[in-house]
Amino acid sequence: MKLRPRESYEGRARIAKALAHPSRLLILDALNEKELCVCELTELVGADQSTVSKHLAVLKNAGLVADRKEASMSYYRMTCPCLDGFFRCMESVLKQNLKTQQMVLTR
Amino acid sequence: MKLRPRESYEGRARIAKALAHPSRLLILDALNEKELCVCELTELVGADQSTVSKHLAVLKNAGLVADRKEASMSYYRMTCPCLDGFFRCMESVLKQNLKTQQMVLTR
DNA sequence: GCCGCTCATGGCGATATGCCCATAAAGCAA
DNA sequence: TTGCTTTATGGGCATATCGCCATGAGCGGC
Repeated sequence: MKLRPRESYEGRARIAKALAHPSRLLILDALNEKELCVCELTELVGADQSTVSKHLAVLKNAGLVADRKEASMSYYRMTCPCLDGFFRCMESVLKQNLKTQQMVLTR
Repeated sequence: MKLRPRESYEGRARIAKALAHPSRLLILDALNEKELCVCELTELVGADQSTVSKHLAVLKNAGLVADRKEASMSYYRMTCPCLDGFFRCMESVLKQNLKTQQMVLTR
């Protein structure tokens, strides 16, 4: 049982924390297709523009997205191609949880 | 750009939230090898027993671990085999972030 | 019964997060 | 310059999270 140094888990936790909000996951899903500006993302999320801007700052700090200024707009894009695996794992967990619940109900 | 219904992102966020703490990531890393009881995990984490018990409840609620009672002890084990991919992705993000920082520094 | 061990839960204070509002900065057009 | 648009940031409030303490429940040994 060889565990990593504590900093290793803190780094991972920072990334997981950035993923731990529905709006941020929606943003990542949208950016997975193509880069978008803040105003487009604001529309998609359906929250205040400042709220979305802060969510984007969180994702950027975690290194999950990067931005690019053009004229008066900021375009955001994904930086990690591996999040698909992330999401597939989450979906498999959710599906498994459903199965478990059904087993409990029909027992 | 086809987005999922909001509940889909909420489900994923619940899982990410469960992963968003260093102690819980350490616990999962330990359980990845073999099942362990609460007292062993308490030793590993180095926090109060009640704290660890609550962390385990969070992981269990997210469907990431399951427990089994034997005598007066509770043994916890992982339920999802896919977390390895999760962690590899996190590590690749962290490595990429380091590279980016170095580029900024040496520029 | 009476202890000791193991674990889960409620309470409480400190800290963090999320949201909106208001505002400020920067670009562009007239 | 004066506006209009697009973003980012600070303030303030509500809520959530985290850690420890204390407590209680369940199980076995004596």
